[in-house]
Amino acid sequence: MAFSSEGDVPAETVAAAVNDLVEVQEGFVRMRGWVLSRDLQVQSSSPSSGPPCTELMDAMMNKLSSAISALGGGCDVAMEAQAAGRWDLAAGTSAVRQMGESSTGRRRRRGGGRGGGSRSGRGRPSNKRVATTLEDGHVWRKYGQKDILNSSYPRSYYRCTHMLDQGCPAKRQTQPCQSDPSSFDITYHGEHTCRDPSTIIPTAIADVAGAARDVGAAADNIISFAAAGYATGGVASRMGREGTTTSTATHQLSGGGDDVFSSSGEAFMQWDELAVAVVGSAGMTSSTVGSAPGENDGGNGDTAAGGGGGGGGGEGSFPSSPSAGSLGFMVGSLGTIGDEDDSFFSFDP
DNA sequence: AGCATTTGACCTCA
DNA sequence: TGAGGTCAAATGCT
Repeated sequence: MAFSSEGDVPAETVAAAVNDLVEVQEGFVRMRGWVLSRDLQVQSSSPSSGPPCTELMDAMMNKLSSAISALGGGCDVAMEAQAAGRWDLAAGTSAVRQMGESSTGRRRRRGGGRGGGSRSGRGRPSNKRVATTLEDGHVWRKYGQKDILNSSYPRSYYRCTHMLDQGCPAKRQTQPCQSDPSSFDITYHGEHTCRDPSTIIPTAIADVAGAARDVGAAADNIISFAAAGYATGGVASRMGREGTTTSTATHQLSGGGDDVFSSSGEAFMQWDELAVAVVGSAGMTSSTVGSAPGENDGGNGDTAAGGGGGGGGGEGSFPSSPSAGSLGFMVGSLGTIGDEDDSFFSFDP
């Protein structure tokens, strides 16, 4: 990440970097809590394996803090992220306070044709951010795309897949950053209300959630775990549908733990690998994940899932795969905090 | 056949 | 009046 003091790096790029760093930092806080709660300290703090992993993590967090401070924040979005230390994580809680209520209450007159529009969120505060990936743990369905004036890239419009079955009002707009098309300006409107209480929360996930909750108590930079509850709901929903068992997720989570928390100093890599492994085995077919541009968005990368003009099955961000859902939550626990936020760790290629 | 995406039309608000 | 947001028919993939 090369950034100079001359300011020759696009503000948005810096913003994205800061954003990522903040997320990584938050992820570390959570990891630390998880480690503590699971007694992983014991494993990694043996005399021969170096300092306790929590110490390593503390040191790493300090480095991150320094880096974030050095960057001083890029654009407004990044600044907001840094200041808030969280994104709209808690569904239905204060974390989403900024979101504008999508004004979908209208029933525009039928008749003559399609469309028309109430401008949900227009003029109202919305939750905006810059992310390198469109994946945010939620399943979105694209319902429109529009070329925006003075913008090189089209804006894509998404609504929560559960809008119809659960009346979830969440919506989001994505648009490649002008200066850095690989990053996206994502604006959320409305909060997720979708969930499926009928499913069971994987124990491992619950554990992680609990751990993170503990961390949250110690670090006010952490998101409320109401989000976890929400995310779990989503996961549950998918799991219920696909009949996936929680064993896979649980197993992988614990299996990867050793590597992840080793003091080898390759934690990041390991985390990445773990995530990838989980994703892979989870059968994730996401489209948003990875933010691979593609489709006609002109590099928008939005959803690509189903593929092309149709896509049977494919979904916006996450497939309706149970495991994927689990993954979504796991990543959420380890790196993502449900709701509209993005993962702490982006798994972009 | 079912479903998600595409895309042009239509509507609302500033 | 036009930019932005949404609808829904058309399209195409699984």
